[in-house]
Amino acid sequence: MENHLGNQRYCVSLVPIFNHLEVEQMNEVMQVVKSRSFKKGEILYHAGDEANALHIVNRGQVKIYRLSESGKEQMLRILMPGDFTGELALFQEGSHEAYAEATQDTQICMIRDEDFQKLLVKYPTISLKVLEEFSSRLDRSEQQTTRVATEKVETRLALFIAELAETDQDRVHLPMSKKDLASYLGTTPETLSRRLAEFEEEGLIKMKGQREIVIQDLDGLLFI
Amino acid sequence: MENHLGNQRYCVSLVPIFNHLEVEQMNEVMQVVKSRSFKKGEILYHAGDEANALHIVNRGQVKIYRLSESGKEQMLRILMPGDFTGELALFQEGSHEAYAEATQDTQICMIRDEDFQKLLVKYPTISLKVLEEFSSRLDRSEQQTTRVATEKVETRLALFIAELAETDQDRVHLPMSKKDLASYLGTTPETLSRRLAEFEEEGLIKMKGQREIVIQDLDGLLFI
DNA sequence: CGCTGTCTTGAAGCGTTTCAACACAAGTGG
DNA sequence: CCACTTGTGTTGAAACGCTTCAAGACAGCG
Repeated sequence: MENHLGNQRYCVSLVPIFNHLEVEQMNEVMQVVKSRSFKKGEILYHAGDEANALHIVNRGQVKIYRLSESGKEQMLRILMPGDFTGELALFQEGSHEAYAEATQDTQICMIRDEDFQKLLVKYPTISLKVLEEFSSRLDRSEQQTTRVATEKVETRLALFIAELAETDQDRVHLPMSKKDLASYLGTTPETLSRRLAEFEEEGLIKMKGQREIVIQDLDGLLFI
Repeated sequence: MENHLGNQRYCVSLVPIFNHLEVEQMNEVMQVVKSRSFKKGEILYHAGDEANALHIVNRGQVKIYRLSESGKEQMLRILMPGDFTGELALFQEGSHEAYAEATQDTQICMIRDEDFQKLLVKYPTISLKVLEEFSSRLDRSEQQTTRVATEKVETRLALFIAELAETDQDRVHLPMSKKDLASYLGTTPETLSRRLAEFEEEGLIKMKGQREIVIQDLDGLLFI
């Protein structure tokens, strides 16, 4: 039990929206946090579910996706430890528009809607942090719309790899399956496979297994 | 001058994020609001400009767009009176990612960054309203990404018209030029023109001038 | 009225999707 | 640990939808 609570504290203090709080305030947050585990493949929430909690990833990985009007799956983002979700629907009355699914065995810290709203009003600085997070997420979303609408797959893929390289150095790790990456980039697995093969033929990258890419010519990728 | 201040009050009280405030608090907001006018075609801010103010549209219309990596223009949204912008960059340190341009003669109410942040901390309920607004904007942006990535132009256009019809009844008014609409939908003016002509041949709609559409078969549009 | 930008229409070319077949990897149960 | 099953990834060929370029029609604005 000691260990369990230790995990929760670790979880909450990981999250950018809380990590500026004093120890005392943090303890207050801790009291409304509940822990929950999901196995790989389990769904945290469906589109249409009533939104009633903020979900913070402690261990594992979660993917957020939508279904389009015609029923196709659209990957939106991957949550790593410290990332959170569920907020979207908290502030509009209503239900989730997206699906959240654990892609590995995952541990989540949850804060109920009412508790979170109380925290926001009591500590306005939390709101500012959430606003920051929303801003950058909106920014990335609009950038993604722009890319899918105006660039071809080759370019979208090159930019995606180059951005991974900014944090991962020149051996980058794909955070998702190629199937999901195809969906994220707004294309099909077949086209993704062909474009990656092209990059390899041109000597721009080299695949090591299914999820590792060695970048051999970053400038070449960006000049596409 | 009396008239000028009257306009400003009207402007601020229009905005959903402020309209729950008491008269007294509203007066406090009024003191930090500055008015500014833009002629049709003038730019409110460029991508790369430092973000230093919240812009609220009082009269007129503003379009928000991005440039993609390859230099193409991507329409993101249209601001009508009561809508606001400029917030994105306020919460991240840094600069605007998008362009804001007046598409008609427009009057804007501005609140400087520092003043707005003070208001947010003093009246936490304003934050909740801004979070609501961000939530729904993020929701729409992710929906747009999904549509551009998974639906064909025909479907995206049909959905766009159908959604206009929800507010406008069965004679809808396009809020922007067809050139901009093409960009918004992630296609070219040529393709947009062809798809609209198709809808007209099939008896689904009827164009009246360049910006008015009479919807003749809404169900037909949605079953595409 | 004439200019400028927007809109339309046609024809050709291109990138992407689709379908199908096969290779491969991961996970399960004997 | 191997065989089996299931899902993921690859490769080819054909079809499709969209973009591009070009030319002309139309609308808006000084």
